[in-house]
Amino acid sequence: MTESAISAHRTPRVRFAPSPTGFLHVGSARTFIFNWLYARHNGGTIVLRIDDTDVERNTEASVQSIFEGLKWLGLDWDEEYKQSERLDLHREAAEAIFAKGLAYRDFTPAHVGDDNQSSAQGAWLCNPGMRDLSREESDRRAASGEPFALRSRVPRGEHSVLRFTDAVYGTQTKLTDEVEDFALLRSDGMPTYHLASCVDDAELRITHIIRGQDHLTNTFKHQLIFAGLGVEPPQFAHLPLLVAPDGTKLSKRKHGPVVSVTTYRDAGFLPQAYVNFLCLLGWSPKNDREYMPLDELRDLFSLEGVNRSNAVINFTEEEPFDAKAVWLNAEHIRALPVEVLARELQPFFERAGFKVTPEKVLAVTPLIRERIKLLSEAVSAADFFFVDELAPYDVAELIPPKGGDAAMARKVLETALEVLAVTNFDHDSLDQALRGAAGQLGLKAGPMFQPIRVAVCGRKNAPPLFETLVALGREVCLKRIREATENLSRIGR
RNA sequence: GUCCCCGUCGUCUAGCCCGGCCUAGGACACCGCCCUUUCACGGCGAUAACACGGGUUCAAAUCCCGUCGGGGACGCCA
Repeated sequence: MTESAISAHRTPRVRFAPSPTGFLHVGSARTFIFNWLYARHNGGTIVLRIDDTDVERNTEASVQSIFEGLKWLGLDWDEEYKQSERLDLHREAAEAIFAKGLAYRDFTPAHVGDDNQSSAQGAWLCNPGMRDLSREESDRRAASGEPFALRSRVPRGEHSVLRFTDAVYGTQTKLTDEVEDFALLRSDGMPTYHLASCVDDAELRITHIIRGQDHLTNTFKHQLIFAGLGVEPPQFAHLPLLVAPDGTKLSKRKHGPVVSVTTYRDAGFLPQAYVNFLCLLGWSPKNDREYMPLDELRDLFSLEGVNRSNAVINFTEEEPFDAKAVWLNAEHIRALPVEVLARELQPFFERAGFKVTPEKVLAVTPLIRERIKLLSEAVSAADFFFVDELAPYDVAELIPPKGGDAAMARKVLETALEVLAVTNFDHDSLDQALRGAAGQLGLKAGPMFQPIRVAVCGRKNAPPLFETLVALGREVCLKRIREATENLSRIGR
């Protein structure tokens, strides 16, 4: 029976284990999403574990910002742990491994600074002498209080092979001779990532570890730890990395705020669109589906659909968001019921300083929902609905296209003033009345509508005219058209 | 340096495991046309890729070898 056949019989328990050293990273978000999808698809459990054993770098602010990102994504989890609260477990495990002779004390002073052990002449394997220290001497030095790190005693010269089958990358093998004696415990007694992670995975009965491919080679060490613990290792599934357009791993330092989840939130992405986008990076349902709501993603997800090559997330200085993410966001925006979209838009208008009531937003939403790709764009797409005074605009735009002149613009606006004063403010009445007026002036729809549109919106590109007039109301429309005629005469001749 | 992984349109990908249906499919972006009162939506169309070189085979994007290119790991960080 293969490993995957065995694990298929277990209800999956997966975990997402971010370390709180900054905001929630795009790559982490995708790892979380894939874990969530896998768990929910298979009726399993998802564990959130904060891997905070690095006291130097972990901050409470970072924990908060990770939760903030997770909350926005809107995906839930079932259990929650903090690694720092499980230190006893880790130390006991280290003890047990040491007792079995699978680890040894290394009294070499801790490395400081950046002198890299593994540069020019191949990989560093161990600190000479320490591995072979007699038990007596080791005990004596430890008893005298000399600090030491606990290192794994990786088999040497036996030609033993480490092997595991990754659900994505297939069978992986490596000679133990090529694995260094990695640390289990630091000289301050704290567990390292490798130890803490494996001990917790074992203790929490994690069945599937779905994580970034940057851990693929670390997995051999983890095999060793699980063996030392005397437990069957979980199934591993490594995900291809998300990389920047330059091909390198996304980093906060190098690539800036585009690697933070909250940047997308603030720019007006819908979480479901963002999740959809991230899923398409390194995974495919293989049926040409692109736009997918969460339910569909969950139903379709499988590890077999995960591919092995890194995925570029496209962004530039000018266009900070991947065009496909933006397109998907527009798709999700259009898929939203108007009331729901209106509620999403409300805070963006408020933040822009507009006086908005839910009713007004609800009236405006259908007019802009096909015109925005990001929620934040609603502000510039619909500003004229909310401001008291239109911002100054180019008066020349009032002049009808295709050979119109100022006199024609004036005529159109004066006619509009008369018509709008007496016409019912509903779509059909307005349509009929304004088209009729155009006919009498001998004008086509275009030349008739543009001056009016510019007068009430302050720009040429705007939502359909009649709906816009209705949303604006008679009073505002008349006022703005009157102002437009005045502007026209001021520069008219 | 050592080890590991990857390499299909500009980008995300399907096809690769189980060679022929691939004159390589879809999507985004870009360009053009149509719809239309503007913008947008929508519809239609165009451009665009199997990294390279050797094999194996009647037949290779698909199998094998090599080269090149890219990425990752190698820490008492995670």
